[in-house]
Amino acid sequence: SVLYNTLISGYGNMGKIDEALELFQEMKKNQCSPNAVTCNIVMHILNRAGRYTEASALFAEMKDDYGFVPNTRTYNTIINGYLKAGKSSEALQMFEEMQKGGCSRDTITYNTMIMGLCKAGKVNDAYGIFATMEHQGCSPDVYTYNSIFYGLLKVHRLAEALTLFEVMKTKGCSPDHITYSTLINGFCIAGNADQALQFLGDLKASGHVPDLVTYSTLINGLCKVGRMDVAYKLYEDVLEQKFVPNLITMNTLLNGFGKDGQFDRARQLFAELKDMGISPDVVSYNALICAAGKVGNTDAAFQLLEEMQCAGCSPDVVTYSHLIELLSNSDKAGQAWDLFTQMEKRGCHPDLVSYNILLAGLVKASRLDDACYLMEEAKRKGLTPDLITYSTLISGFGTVGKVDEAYRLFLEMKEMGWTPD
RNA sequence: CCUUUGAUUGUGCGG
Repeated sequence: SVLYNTLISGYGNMGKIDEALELFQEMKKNQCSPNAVTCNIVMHILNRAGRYTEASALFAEMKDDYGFVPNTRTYNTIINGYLKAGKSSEALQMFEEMQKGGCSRDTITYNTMIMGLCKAGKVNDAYGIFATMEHQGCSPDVYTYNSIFYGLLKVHRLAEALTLFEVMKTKGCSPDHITYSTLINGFCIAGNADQALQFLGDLKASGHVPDLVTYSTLINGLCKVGRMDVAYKLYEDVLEQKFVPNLITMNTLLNGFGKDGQFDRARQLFAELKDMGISPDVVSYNALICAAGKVGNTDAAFQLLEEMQCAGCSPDVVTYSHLIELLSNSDKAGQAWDLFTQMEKRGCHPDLVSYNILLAGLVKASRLDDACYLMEEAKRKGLTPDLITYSTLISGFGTVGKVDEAYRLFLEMKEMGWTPD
């Protein structure tokens, strides 16, 4: 069993899900039966593949059919799956259930809950759990603090993060390079790049070594606030040191130049990354298409669409969104709609964001009735219009003086449970 | 033999 478990786990770590699951099936047929650890491993693999439903089915199976008693790790794994699937209430239910069933929680259980809630934007709930863990005999560790930082900074609660950072150090928990990356990213997304740069200094001063993720994070933050010169200097630092930039580093910088209106510079980086032996992915192409759009170069954008397909890289919903927006911005709403229809035919299903983009294009072209029709179509497809959908339409009707229509939509929006911002 | 944390691409209005 141990041998099988090791193999299954190994395949899982290599991303070879099917092989791992096949071994699991083989194991069931052989005289060597799966044990509780096997189930934990397989559940974990299913979670990593985003197959949460199958993971929870296995959880039920292991209890009901195999008669295994779930242990702390089992619960930690299943709780993580529920959280990743966006099912916080089910996760919380398991969190309660394990306690009642006599299975003790550990720091990882708390960390898993805290991180999951933070990712879902529920920092306050996460904080509540954080506040109780100590009394339950589980001391917060660096994972706990890093997760709370992530959650607080995601919603721009900078001051609280800084306070907690001091508390963490006072309590003798040393920040690690992930703590610093989290802080750097958080301050960057809140627009405070100087504080972020300060953290890079602190990190080095405290004897840690920034890694490629730290640098990429900071480069991204500097790009986002338009400080391309500093971002590029940092990239040069990366090169000067022993680091080899990866695809994410290059995409980050490429996107930064593109957003800054430097299409040629973006192209140059695209060439550089290929020279480095890195294969551009859909993110690289999308960023470059966006850059072409930014400077109004529609031809280049569509050439890139061709180019990526020739290179074996399939356009995705983001690719089409960029192109649709680009067409809308050049007063070609009709062509934008055609492309929208085509993307569907090419097997790329529009999501709410792509609907919102085309809708904005129609509104811009004063085609308000068509825009309303499009919203209805989105509903028919099972998509729920959001605050942006409604705001787009409302402002469109407002602009042309159709206040009554705007008001009708405003009421509908509230009926749908949206709170006007 | 198994579980938890950090970086890259798309959407509205106003400022």
